[in-house]
Amino acid sequence: MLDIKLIRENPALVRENLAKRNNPECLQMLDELIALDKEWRANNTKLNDLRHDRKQVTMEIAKLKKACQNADAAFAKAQQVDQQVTSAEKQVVEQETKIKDYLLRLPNLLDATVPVGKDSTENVTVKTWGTIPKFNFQVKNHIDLALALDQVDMERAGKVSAARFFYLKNDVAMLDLALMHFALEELQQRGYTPVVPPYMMKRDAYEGVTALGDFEEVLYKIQGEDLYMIATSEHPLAAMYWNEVLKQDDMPVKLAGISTCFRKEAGAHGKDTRGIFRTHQFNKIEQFIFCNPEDSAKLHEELLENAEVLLQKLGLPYRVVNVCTGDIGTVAAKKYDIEAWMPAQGDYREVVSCSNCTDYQARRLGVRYRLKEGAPPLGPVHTLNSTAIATGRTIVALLENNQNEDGTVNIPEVLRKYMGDREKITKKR
RNA sequence: GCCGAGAUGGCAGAGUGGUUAACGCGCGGGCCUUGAGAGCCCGUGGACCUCCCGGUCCGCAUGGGUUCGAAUCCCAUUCUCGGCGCCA
Repeated sequence: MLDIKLIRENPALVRENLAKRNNPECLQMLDELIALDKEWRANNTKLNDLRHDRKQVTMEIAKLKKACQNADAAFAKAQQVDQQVTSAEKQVVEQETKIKDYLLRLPNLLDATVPVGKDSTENVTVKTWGTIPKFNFQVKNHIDLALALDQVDMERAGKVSAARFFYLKNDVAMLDLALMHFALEELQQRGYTPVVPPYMMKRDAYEGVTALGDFEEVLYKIQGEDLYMIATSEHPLAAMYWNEVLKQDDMPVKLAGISTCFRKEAGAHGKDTRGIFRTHQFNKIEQFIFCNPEDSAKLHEELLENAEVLLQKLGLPYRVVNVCTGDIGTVAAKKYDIEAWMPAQGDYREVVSCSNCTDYQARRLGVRYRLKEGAPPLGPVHTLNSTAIATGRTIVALLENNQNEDGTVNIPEVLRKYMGDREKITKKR
């Protein structure tokens, strides 16, 4: 969330930034928030005065009782003041709830380098890597390849679970874990701490890390419990230091999250329905960083570079796009997507999302930093997150880019050591 | 799952119904010193009001309740630590 003090002191700056999103609702929320905050401050001051009155009366009663004098008049007055306090409290609490709601809904301020645009078609390509493979035969899509090689069973997954679930089998099941292992080893070498986080989180913690709409659109809720299945390990990693104060010397905290991800895909009817490109469940290694505010821009580039290196070692052609103001979402101040080349679709598709959330997540979560032990907190830290490798989509790209005319698929060099040193995915005899 | 104990500031730890969260450690500032340290003094949770001086309120795991008044009494929940049971 944004700093309410910034909104009070410099509403023009906030308004100007929010205007770039081309979303009139935002500006209206801002106006309502500013008016409500002003009202709340006045009411809060009044409430404090009333509470002060009550305290005076209470103390008088104590004095009278000590002196063994009659306190009936004071009791009556106390009761009356108490009523006023109660009704004032109710109003203040209502306003506070509304203010919090506005603050949770208002999106982050955008970085100056985010391109202005209306939707994903206006994202700006900042880099292209690799050469698009040429095939002198009819290319197959990933799902036809996988089915023919007996690597995946979608029908039974539909029977047992639902659409958008899958069974991975044989080499592709191994490939899934190989990718995880590969990404993890690379990140560990670069100083990231591997973490297996909880796969479920309570609502309060979840409100700190994500947009409110996600509760309906993406998150699975556990029936009868205050628990949500994680949509990415970014979420439990971000919430790890919830309401804690980090030492400046301990930052940046660099984590490599290891988890399965669960997503409802509620708004995606009809999109990518075949295959394993868009599913309710997939595995992912995630990069996450807590850092000093002045370091986040530099570390954002580091996260991008890490993700790029992984794709380069896998030999997958890709491009990097700077996600524009109309497509960037609530939490990030700046976001790169990496899109890998998908031969069957003849297009680049998203496989990595790399965000600088600045202080927006950290303020919601109360993750602050101090110079050293015992010193007062200086303010919220900055948080960043990026996919390292999401296995589902990476498998799609690998199958399609590395396919042979006979329907077999070459295994990238860097993954072979995790797959019995084999070079090809073939049908098991 | 059952029984018991517990949760207080950055940390440690008092406080068991009557305005002020003790003492310490850490941290910040000042005095002293060539410098550092020691020593001494002041400060050190959050919100709001204020022209500054300053003022008011909130805060003892969370949410309710009792009371004129709750860190303190009652109820529920969460988590931690013991003990028992169950379990991959």
